Amino acid sequence: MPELPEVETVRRGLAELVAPNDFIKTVRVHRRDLRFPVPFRFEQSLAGQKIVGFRRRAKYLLWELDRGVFLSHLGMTGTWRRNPSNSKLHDHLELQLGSGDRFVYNDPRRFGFVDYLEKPDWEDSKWFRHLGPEPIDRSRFTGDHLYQRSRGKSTSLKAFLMDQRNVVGVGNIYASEALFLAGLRPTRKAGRLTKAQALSLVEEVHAVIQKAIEAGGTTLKDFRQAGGETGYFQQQLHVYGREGEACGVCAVAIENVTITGRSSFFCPNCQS
DNA sequence: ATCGCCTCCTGCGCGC
DNA sequence: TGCGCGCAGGAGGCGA
Repeated sequence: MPELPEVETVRRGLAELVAPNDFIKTVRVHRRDLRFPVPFRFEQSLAGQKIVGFRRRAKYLLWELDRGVFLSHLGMTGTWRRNPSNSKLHDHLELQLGSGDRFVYNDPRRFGFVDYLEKPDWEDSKWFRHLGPEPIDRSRFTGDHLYQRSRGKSTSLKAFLMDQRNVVGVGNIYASEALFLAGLRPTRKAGRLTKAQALSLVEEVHAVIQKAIEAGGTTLKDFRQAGGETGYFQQQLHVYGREGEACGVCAVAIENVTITGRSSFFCPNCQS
């Protein structure tokens, strides 16, 4: 479900919904078998800790606590909601805060997971070790970086963009969108990228991620912000989910090819 | 090392 | 209406 803009939207929502100096009173785990088991003594680790703030790295949502970091990956269908009116199937975690607010993690497919990382060296955790630059970090995510990373790669551009070692946060929607904006076919080999094309791709990845964050993410069916609102970026999608529709630029029909098992949308006229 | 296929899991929409 | 099939926003693991 969530790519970087959706996780960032959830992060911002949580930051607004949780008052400064609030703390985690109790933690209830209804199912421990998420993608990875909920860690041993997870509840005790979190309980009693003050919530310092909310961060994000790649698609990881991070609750910064006074003694450590509560890491939450939303997988495909994970959501955090404040005070949902009635309990639902697939509510796996519940955090009761000192303020009385209740935050509930719901995840039907259970591809998401949680972890608890102790300070001070939580940033060295295995979850972050292999990650590339943030797409909105202009100083690290550069044309030169992407160009160098792509040398010798025979994989498709689309798979290359979705590989979190090259750039983080780009998933199936935004990979198709950025490639459309850059005029590059998703099937093209990464190693054949020219320096100018690498630069263009960096610009378009940056732009699409930035605009999607501003729109509150993309709601295809079940993505929700922490307060329950939908995102709006789906209205700005050029190719994702538009197979057979006329390209907004040239009116040629959008096509859909499968690349490493994922639907990949492109305009056969605008992209080469 | 690199690449692509498979897998985890549930729900939904479609065609018959 | 009901059923089976394919597909869905992620990404680790494995075999080639």
